[in-house]
Amino acid sequence: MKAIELDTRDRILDVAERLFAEHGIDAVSVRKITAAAKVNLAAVNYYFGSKDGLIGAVVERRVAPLSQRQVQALDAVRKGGKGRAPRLDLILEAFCRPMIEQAMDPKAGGAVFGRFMVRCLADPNPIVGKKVAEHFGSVGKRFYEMLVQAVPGMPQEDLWWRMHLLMGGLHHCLMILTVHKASSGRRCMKMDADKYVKRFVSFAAAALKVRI
Amino acid sequence: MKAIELDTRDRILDVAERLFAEHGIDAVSVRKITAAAKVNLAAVNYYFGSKDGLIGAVVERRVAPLSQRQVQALDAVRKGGKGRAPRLDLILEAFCRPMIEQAMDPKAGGAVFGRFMVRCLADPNPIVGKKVAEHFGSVGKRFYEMLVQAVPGMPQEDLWWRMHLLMGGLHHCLMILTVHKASSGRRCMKMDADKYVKRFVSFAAAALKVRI
DNA sequence: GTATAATTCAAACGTATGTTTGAATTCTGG
DNA sequence: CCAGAATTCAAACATACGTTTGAATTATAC
Repeated sequence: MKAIELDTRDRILDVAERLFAEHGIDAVSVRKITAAAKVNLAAVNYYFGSKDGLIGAVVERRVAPLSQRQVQALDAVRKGGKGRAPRLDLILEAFCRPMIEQAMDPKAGGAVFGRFMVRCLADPNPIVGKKVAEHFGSVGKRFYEMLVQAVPGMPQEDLWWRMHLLMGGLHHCLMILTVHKASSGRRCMKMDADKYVKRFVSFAAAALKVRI
Repeated sequence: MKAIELDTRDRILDVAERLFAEHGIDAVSVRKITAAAKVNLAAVNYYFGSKDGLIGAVVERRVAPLSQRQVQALDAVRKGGKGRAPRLDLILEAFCRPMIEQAMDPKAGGAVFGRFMVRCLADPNPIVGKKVAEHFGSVGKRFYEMLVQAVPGMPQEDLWWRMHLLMGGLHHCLMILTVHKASSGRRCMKMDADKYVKRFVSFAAAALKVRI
């Protein structure tokens, strides 16, 4: 069961993501990446122009599709409600499922993807921060607007903070879930994703409904 | 209103913490720190042995007292219960109040402290991670044990994940709360801390009580 | 006041970094 | 088969980094 031989560009992207996930983005040098990927040192500049270009490409490759799937899932819930206020649990599931499922599916990156994504959400690197804000901004906006509809009567400031409490909690748990597995290469079984989605949804729904 | 002239060692600690909070720990060089603190380049090695020694000292100075205050607050709640199961809201408050209060009190570091602490909790730097685990380990242990007593009947695995959802949420909100203010130098009023504590406690209590 | 210790300072050291270069090699279309 | 483009490669570039050094300066104790 040999891995398919990827071309230089893709091998750099994969190796860079794995090393970024393990050691943090700014702690990984171009030399370490090219050595681990078994390509020449100059290949990074040849294909991505610069180290920053590589970082941007690695982030974009994961953040863009994920945020897009979240937006689609949220929009599907809104459409399904047919004008009525959307169900809270469906909103929460649409928000969290794409990330949890991909982080637990080895074929889609699994723990390495999850750990890398968590790094991105907390990294001080300005390129990473810009890309994350750019793509997840629309997700957060939709998520918040739909929560306002689904939790009527709650002061919007309270709801805004609670949404961020949930986002931060989800990211933190994804970190715990992937921190060991990402480096050891141990496989996560996709069937577990449902369990974690349910856990998060019931937790979040209760926390959002209660009055202060 | 001139600032008190601190000696070299303390000025390095203060400036390093501020720059770490703003740009991330590994993104700040010894040269940037000494230039901003207006001390000689060699002062860092003279007082702290190495850059790693400085990082350790900066982290230790904040993490040790904070974790100690959390442990004391949690122990006080346990003692106050006189053997009975401690009240959930008091546990949650003991856990979150020390951090929120200090992050909103300009005299104790305020937003710079808060942002630095959040950086520490997510930083890939091994020295930081070791110090954080060392000091906050006992906090987490106590917090979890008391939650088990206060929320009977919940599967411990569920409770463990919910605790981490709360921890991550708190850290994320502290980041939002301090991200702008830390760099702009704007003051936070201490009187707001109570509001944020209440917000977190009611949110967390509801999220912990509900059955899956 | 003077000797001793503590601190500050400018300069340099060795190393690691991101990037560039130009030749060598491999791939591609006719 | 071959010209031209695409890619790979070893080597070097300039810069920034953490650290060390030894002299200069300041503070401390007797």
